Amino acid sequence: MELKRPVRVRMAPSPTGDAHVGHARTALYNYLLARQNGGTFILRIDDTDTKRNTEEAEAGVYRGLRWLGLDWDEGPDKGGPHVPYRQSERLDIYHKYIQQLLDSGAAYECFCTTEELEAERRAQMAAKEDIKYSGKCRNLTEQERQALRAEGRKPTVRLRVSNKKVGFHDLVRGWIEADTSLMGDFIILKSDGMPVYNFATVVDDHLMQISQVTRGAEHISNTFPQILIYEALGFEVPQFAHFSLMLNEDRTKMSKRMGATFVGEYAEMGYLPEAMLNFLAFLGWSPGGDEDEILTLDDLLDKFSLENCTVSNAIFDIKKLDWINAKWIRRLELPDLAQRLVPFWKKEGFIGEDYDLEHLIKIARLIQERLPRLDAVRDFPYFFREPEVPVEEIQQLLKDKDAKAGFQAIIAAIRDLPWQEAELESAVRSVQSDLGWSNKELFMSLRLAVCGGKVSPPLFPVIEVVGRQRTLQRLERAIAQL
RNA sequence: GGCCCCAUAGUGAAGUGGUUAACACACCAGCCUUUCACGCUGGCGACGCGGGUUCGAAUCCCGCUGGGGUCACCA
Repeated sequence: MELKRPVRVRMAPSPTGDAHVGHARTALYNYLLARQNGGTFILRIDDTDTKRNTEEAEAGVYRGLRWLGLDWDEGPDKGGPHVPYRQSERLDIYHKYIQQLLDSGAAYECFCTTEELEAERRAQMAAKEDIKYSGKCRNLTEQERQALRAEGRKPTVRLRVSNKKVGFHDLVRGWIEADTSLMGDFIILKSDGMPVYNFATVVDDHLMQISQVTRGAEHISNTFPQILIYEALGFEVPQFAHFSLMLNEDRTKMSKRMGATFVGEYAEMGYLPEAMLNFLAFLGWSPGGDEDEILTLDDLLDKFSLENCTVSNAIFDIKKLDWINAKWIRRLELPDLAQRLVPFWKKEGFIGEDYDLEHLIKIARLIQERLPRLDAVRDFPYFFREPEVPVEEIQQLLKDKDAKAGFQAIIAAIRDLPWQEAELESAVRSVQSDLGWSNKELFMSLRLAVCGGKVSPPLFPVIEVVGRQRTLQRLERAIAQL
């Protein structure tokens, strides 16, 4: 990519919800672009829709990006050379440029009411015409405007659009163009004095010296009116790049009802931020060839490029996320894993505020490669809780054997041993021949008694971690119930 | 419906006129093993359709079909 200007990229969410995974990916790509080029990553809050934005949602955006580890250089909370970074605080700036357009005649006031416009649209629809503003207020005289104003009408401001082709070279898609005759004179300032998204965005992107506007493909059609605004204002048009969209399994736009869409939800399910980033990076981009797919942020910094971005939409495949997440979990150092597991163990009620991290690390070692997600700790309750004795299963397994006597013998063999897996294993194996039990009978019945189920990590390491007292207790209890 | 974008296995994707069309996830089978998991080996499975261009098309062009986006005083 040839860059003529210093790289300044931005992510400009509207705070109408929590941080969406789509936001996260856009943020990631922008972040990579900035960091690769010694550029600047800006976070701007596009909150011109006063009816919908909330402070809580803005906090959600921060939380999500921080969790992912994508730090920005300029933003509402950080300041920067172009403060403020919240559009609702930049109104006077927009008004200045609106006035400039009004003065030059590039824009004009429109007094049509919502109802009138609605009626107009319906008529066009019925007549199967293109739906666009008729241009009714285009050539109002000063007197007419006064009269309309006297009626109490509050005007909007529209940009005068002449018929021509507008186009741009998209950094990931190549040349894209459209015909302005289809869009009509569009509103740039609402009657309540708020600028419309497309207008505020253009003014801010210009003032903040954004070099590449990189965003999701849903903005492609916004690019055309935006270019018209750039031109009307006499601003240099930045470069654009539009990423493919992330879709639900049914190929519709990613939505709440098809699964989690917010970054925070994935955090709660026990996905690692590293895995999320890794996964997101590959939705809409590929390094090419058959390279390793487990990449760190540094790897991504090294490999990412707009040229390798994909143009077709991609389905958010949670199975692949699970695989990447499991890989990442297996990569973690044990103390780190244990730390990250703590909130999940707490949530299950397995531990309280007081816990022995050393002991948790031992547990982490046993379950590490069995966790697709951190919240899977719930599948290993027997390190913390006394399991029910699965009487039936044990009896079935040992139907022609004397289970009680067997367990007695085992208890006797291990009771006073140094409590270590190797010792335990050899002791148990030494009673095996006396008992005449098969491997399966021996190990599985023990597992059933100690873990309460047929599935667990390797038996003796588990017994070691469960501890002498609790293990013996569980065996006694099994004997009592058999 | 208009405009715009897109189209390689179920999914993510490599591929830029000549390949047995990679690789990864998922799935299936086997191996390993005291269970599970990990790991390893193998397997299933794709160029949406129709026309061109060309000695030769997944690759270029056109049409169709399909999917998506967008058509607000939302962003």
